[in-house]
Amino acid sequence: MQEYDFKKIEEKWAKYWVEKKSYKAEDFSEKPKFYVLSEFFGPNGKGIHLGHVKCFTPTDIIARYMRFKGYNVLYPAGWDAFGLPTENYAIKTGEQPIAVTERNVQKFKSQLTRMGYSFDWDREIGTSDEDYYKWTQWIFLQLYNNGLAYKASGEVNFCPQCKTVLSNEDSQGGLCDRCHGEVVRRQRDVWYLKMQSYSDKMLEDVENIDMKESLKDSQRNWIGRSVGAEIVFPIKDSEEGLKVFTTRPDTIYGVTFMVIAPEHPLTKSDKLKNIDEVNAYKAEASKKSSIERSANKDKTGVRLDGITALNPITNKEIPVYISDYVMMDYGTGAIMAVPAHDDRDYEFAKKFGIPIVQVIEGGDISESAYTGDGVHINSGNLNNLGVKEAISLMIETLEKMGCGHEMVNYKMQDWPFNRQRYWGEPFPIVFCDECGIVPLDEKDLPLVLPKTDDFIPNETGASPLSKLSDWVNCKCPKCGKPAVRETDTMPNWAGSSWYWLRYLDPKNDKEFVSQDKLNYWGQVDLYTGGVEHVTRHMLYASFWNNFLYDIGKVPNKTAFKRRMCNGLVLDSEGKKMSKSSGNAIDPIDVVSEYGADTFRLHMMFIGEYEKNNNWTLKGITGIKRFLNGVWSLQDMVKGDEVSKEHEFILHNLIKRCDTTIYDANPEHTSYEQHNDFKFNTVIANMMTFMNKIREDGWITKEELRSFLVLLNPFAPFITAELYEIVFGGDIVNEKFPEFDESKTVTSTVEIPVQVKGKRKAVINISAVAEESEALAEAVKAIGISADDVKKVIYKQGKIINLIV
RNA sequence: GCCGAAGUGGCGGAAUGGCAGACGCAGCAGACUCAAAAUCUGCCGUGAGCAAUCACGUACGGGUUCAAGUCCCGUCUUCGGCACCA
Repeated sequence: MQEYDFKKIEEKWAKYWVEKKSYKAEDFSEKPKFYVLSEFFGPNGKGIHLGHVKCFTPTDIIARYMRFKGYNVLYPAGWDAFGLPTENYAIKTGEQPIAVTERNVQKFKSQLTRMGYSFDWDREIGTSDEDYYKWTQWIFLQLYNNGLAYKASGEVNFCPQCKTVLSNEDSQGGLCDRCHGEVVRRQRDVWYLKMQSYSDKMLEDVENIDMKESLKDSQRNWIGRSVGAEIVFPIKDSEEGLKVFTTRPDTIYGVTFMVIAPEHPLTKSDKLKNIDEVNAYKAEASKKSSIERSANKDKTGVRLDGITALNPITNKEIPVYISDYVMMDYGTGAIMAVPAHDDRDYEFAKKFGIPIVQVIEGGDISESAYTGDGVHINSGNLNNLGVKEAISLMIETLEKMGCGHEMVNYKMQDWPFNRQRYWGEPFPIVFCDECGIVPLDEKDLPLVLPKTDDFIPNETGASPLSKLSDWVNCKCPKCGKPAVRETDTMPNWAGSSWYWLRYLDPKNDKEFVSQDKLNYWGQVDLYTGGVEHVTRHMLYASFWNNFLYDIGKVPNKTAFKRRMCNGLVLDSEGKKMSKSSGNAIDPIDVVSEYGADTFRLHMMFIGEYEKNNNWTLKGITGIKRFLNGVWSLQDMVKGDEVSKEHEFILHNLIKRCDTTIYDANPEHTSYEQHNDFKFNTVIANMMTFMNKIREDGWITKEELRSFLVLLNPFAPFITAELYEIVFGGDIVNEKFPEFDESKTVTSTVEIPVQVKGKRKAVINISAVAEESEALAEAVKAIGISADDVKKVIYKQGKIINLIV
């Protein structure tokens, strides 16, 4: 036996698999298909990090396992290449983003290959490739032509550091997703995608994707559907009305004031008498960042002199205030305030000395608002009704009067889709003095991103492309007169909103993907990635897929069947790893020292897939010893004798693999039904198997064959090499062994004898012994008379419990 | 504040309501060695005991059950997400 030289072995096989295209997925096959995908990522200059290893190792294990199980497996990889990290790096160094990307991609590809990931590299895609973004632009055209993309002036999140507009998804918590700097609100020209109109379809996806309830919750929370009513409050001596959204139209009798957001158009009304005071407040509010605005919960505001609203039900006069606790981008930017039953309104009323009128019975409102349930009081025809009935009756009343109607509101906003950056997909849009906004013709795609040396973002917020007058000035595709191009580019998330589809048909230059291939591959069976993408990428993906479904371009409404989110790898103290804190570990160092097989097993062994875990090399010794043992199996092969004990552990190990690596049962469609992804326990069972074999000192050839196949998904290199040495040939042609249920049980078992739940003895007994037999053994073992036993609880093969 | 997840040895972590601590690391003792590494053998939750054994033990307080880490009620702690959403 040669020494276990992981370096030599891993180099040999990594090269072999790429050259042989061992993991090529067949388009169309007799075999059942299985599409497993881990999120692709931006190829930055740093190379892979531990998070990639934690994310890709499990899907690689599953891909290899499913191939052995007879599936036609699609396990592709690619690059989310348009993005700020690359562009920022390019700006810093002056190098072309495209060159930076190419170099980084090569680095990542070689590192992933070194880890032994079994990607089908023939399907590699990159979002910044012309033949890819051609189709991203094509989808944008479909959106535009279907009225789902529009240009408007709006107040949007803007990152002063990155000098670009951001979506709400990109600025969660008021911080830029990229640079983590504070985001400000700015009035700008914005290309919006009408994502809000897809809210309900996206909510259906939330229900249809098989994932953890907590993840579904955060998506539901982000979409933020709430049912209520829109009510128009007339303004005294005016034709105008003040529109509000409320979930509690039943409390309209308790309205004692109204509040509008600082950005609300009513603040520009010519009826307003204290313009200076109001403008001063507006100026103050606009200076605050969204973080400051929400952190400071102290209520401030100014009453609008000269503007009085009228309660449409009671006709009572109501004062109107401006305050920054009302947001312009939710609902109508105005509220009816019911201080008796809303905490924020209560606080505001107390501060400004506004009356508080209780309309729901049940709570004490002397100290705080009462937000609980109860019947209505002081509410005209709603009196004595419960909340639910009162809401329906009030909506009915308002509809009859013509001053309100039922309405659904969403927290999720339309998607601001343009960025003032160079490194992104150009919009296939032209502005013409005659024709207005004109989309390019599909045959003119791709609209290629022009080369330039000056890709630095502009202080004024104009895109770098605007400086390229040769490119900007063009002819209107409609009338042929001089026109200009849109110079903003699409956001980072554009290319990733449909990429899983392109893997099905990555080289197609006629269609974004052929219908045949879409029909064959269908949904992504398993999609894994970071939990942070659940309220970002997953929502965008859901939106685009639903849209493509609606226009008949994809066969499935929901793109992903199942989603799993991996936990983070933190440093040994539980802190996030980063280059700046100096606690980052380079996975390649670990591979060099221990080998990819050991590293993969170690990563899977130290923690659960979904949980965060603290990185440590403590314990990798155990994995090393295990693989050394596996290597020495080649010298322990002996005859064809069978042993019951070996059969028992082997068949139990196969069973364990089948039940805990991946649950492919199509009837299991909810998170609760799955019992898989427990890679650490599978490895523990393999160690137990090895311990037994080493104790006995021998293994049969067929047992070794089975064991190598079981271990191969976890440690592909060493098993491929051993297989070649012992059996000759390539292990990828093997089938996953099947277990025989009858061999997973033993004929006799040791079961505990308990007396009132306390263990008193252990008896050795037939696994299928009758109760009488077990009882006889049990009383003998603990030395009592069978007459003393009042009650017996006997679970065959498990336990016997006596009450004496 | 709201929502969610989790609390088990020195450590990472196992346990369809059925012998808590599988498997691994570390540690201790021993074998091999001039020595070290590697490897092998044994021990390894806490307390008492020479020992067999006994008692206690899964964040805390109750409860259900023949039997609870697991189910129910309450409390505490930690982590994550959202946050003036009308």
